[in-house]
Amino acid sequence: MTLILDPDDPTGWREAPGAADRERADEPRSAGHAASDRLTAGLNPQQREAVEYRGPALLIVAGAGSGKTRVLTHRIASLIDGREAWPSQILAITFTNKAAAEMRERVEALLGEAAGGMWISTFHSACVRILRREAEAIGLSSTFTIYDSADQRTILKRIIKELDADTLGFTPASAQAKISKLKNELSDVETYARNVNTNDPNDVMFLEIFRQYTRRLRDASALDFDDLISETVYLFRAFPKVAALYQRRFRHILVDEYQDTNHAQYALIRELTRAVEPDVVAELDEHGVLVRGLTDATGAIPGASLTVVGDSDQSIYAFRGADIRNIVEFERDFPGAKVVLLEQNYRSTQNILSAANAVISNNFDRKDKKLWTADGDGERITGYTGYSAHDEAQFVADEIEALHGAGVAYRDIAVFYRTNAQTRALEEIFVRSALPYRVVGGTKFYERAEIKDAMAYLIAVANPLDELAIRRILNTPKRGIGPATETAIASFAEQNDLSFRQAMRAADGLGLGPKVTKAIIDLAKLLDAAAAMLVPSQKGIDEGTNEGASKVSDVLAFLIEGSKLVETLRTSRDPQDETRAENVEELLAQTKDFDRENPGASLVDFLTQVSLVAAADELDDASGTVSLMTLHTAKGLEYHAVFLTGIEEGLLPHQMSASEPGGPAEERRLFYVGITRARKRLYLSLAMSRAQFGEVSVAMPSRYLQEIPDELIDWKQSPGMATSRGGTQPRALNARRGGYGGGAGGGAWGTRDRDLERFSVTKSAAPKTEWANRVTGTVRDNGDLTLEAGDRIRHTDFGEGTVRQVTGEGTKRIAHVAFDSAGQKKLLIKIAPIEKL
DNA sequence: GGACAAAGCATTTTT
DNA sequence: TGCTTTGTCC
Repeated sequence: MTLILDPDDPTGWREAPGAADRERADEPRSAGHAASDRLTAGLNPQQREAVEYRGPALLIVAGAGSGKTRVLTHRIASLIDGREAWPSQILAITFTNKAAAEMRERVEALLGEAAGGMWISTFHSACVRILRREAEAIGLSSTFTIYDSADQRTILKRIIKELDADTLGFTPASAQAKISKLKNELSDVETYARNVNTNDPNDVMFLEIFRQYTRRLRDASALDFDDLISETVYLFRAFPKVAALYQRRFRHILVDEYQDTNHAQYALIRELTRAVEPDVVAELDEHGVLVRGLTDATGAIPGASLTVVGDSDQSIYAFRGADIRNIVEFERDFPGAKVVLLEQNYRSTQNILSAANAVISNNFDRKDKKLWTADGDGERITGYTGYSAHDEAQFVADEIEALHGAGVAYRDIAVFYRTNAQTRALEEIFVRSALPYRVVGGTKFYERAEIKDAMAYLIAVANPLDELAIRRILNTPKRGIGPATETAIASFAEQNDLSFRQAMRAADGLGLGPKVTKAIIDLAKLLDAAAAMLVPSQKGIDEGTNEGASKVSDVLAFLIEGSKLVETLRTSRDPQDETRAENVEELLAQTKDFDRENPGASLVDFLTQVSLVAAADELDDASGTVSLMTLHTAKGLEYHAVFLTGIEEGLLPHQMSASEPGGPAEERRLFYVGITRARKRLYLSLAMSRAQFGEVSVAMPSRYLQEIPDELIDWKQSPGMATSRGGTQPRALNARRGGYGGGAGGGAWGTRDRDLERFSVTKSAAPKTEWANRVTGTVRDNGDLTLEAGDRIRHTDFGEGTVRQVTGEGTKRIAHVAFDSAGQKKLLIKIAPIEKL
């Protein structure tokens, strides 16, 4: 075993003195005390206790908005400031990379100095860092590839096809879910094989799928997301000396969002907080690892102190294996643990908190906990029931414009929804209303086919064993290497015990046509040439740095040029290929940014970063746009104004959750998380009908809505009586579009007869063209329709109006229109459903 | 081996 | 409804 110095923290391994630092202890203690007062000033008694408590284990039960990030950052700062720990002895686990970056900034701001050497990262990033360093020990290349869900799917699809497993009902998705579940429980193939029921053909088949899947990842030197955690646990268990390096180094471990940890993550924390036995300490000492000052009377290094922060009411990842018991049973797992409860909320108004409390109190089997604030009731929650998803979206857009008009910045506004599919209606209306918005997560840039192609080139260069990547680019762009040729190379590789890549280099011996053979060898040469660019100079190798290696952007540029990837897209007849070419160029620009921001970083670093970005990492605080995201992505964030959309049965709670044990309770927590993101304004909206699979179906208000006391919600248009009569009667509508009827008058669930007439039972069953604000699926194009102030226009939804002003350029020209009955609107001239009169 | 058309299927949430 | 997969023809 080799002991490696931490490159970004040379003092970390050898000189970290821990609590018994002699030199520093000479400094006057009073300075430390003054500093610690500074770090606890302005905290409430519970927060202060959470910052100051010292002991082996601390559980901070932190309700939403109770200042837990503040407590965590102050706690870290106080450990460092009080000379109790070096920055390098801190390991803090956050849920997203963005949260990690923020936490680092805040700690450094508190300390007034850079605190390099702290590990603040996500579980996955921390594990990758450990695994790349220790890859050899578990027979893995340090340039291993990280496979995402799509990669897993591709592989499983191939396996299932080869095994004809679909006849037994296996799908890539089902196998993927099962494998993920097993890995999260730290059950590998061999463990599974021991417990398999050999009489059940389903079990036997699944075992074979699992086996092959594992073997292919191994052969490709690749790990999936779940492996990153479980392999680190296996590494620590199999190599106590390797584990000891990290157990010795990290003296203070802090885990945020502990309620969403799964069993594997829990096991990892257990391994990291284990004490180092005296005999292992002695061995470390022999290898020159500094242990002086860290050992106790028995010669062991005691386990690191553990701080976890969580709120079981915000556990929303059970589907991903998160085990709520990790937090519920913390006191049992870590005897003598101290528990601090943070209930005072500093984020939201009392009305919002009362709604949240009312909803979550319907979950039984939870410790009673009530959020409260000293900041007053604030405004009531606004409710709205749209006729359709588009109508609902229009309400959201109108309210956002009103908020913006009242001085709320777009970036302080967020719209949440349960499923990604709900963005469609919202986007259509937002585009039309010329509202600046951004969808966070969803279909990501890196999931686009052309980007995956370009990335596959880079991966194939970084990890020559990665067959998946090579196969992806084998015929992209088209170079005449079809499935038959691909199979020929694969079987040639198998027969001669070569890797796919080696087989490509030896394509001469395949007996293929001269054209195809040349294409294969040229591609192999291109990849080899790019790989040669990655080798550092002798100086770099000697110093263990990346010096002399080409920059990521240069390697990508070389590959794009050599493969004619962009060139092919540019000369293609398909008009969409132009956009694809631009996307690849955008990727190139991103690698340039990466090179600039991370001098000396390698290609593998870039690939790692791309693999591990979370949806919330894309958020740009300075962006000046409204943020759209799923409720899951919203965790940990907060906004001045929050719109919760689609609060309907079947959507929230989602249909799929009904059959899962604990499903409805988890959905309620999801709603709770959404509510508690709002600081000042909360909007709840739903639609009475929603299109899915192209069919329009009737939607019912969510059961959770009725859990919020009436007096907290001000319905601008309420859901009516539909829920009271067994759902046989379509919902009545009690207000007109545009002019809000103040539906709350007779109680939130009341109806008004006058308006019932307009949308009677028979009317609502009429073709959907009758519905207000219907939006056609196709994007309109008004070409170069020119409008100027004073023009009269007609809009399919808003009727007639007068153009007041035209702003913007080209395709982004916006008409500000005063409609005769619908009020003032902003419209994107190019695509709005309007005609000039 | 590639281009195009028809058919079938899909949507829960994510590192 | 809209995308992906499969089938057919050149």
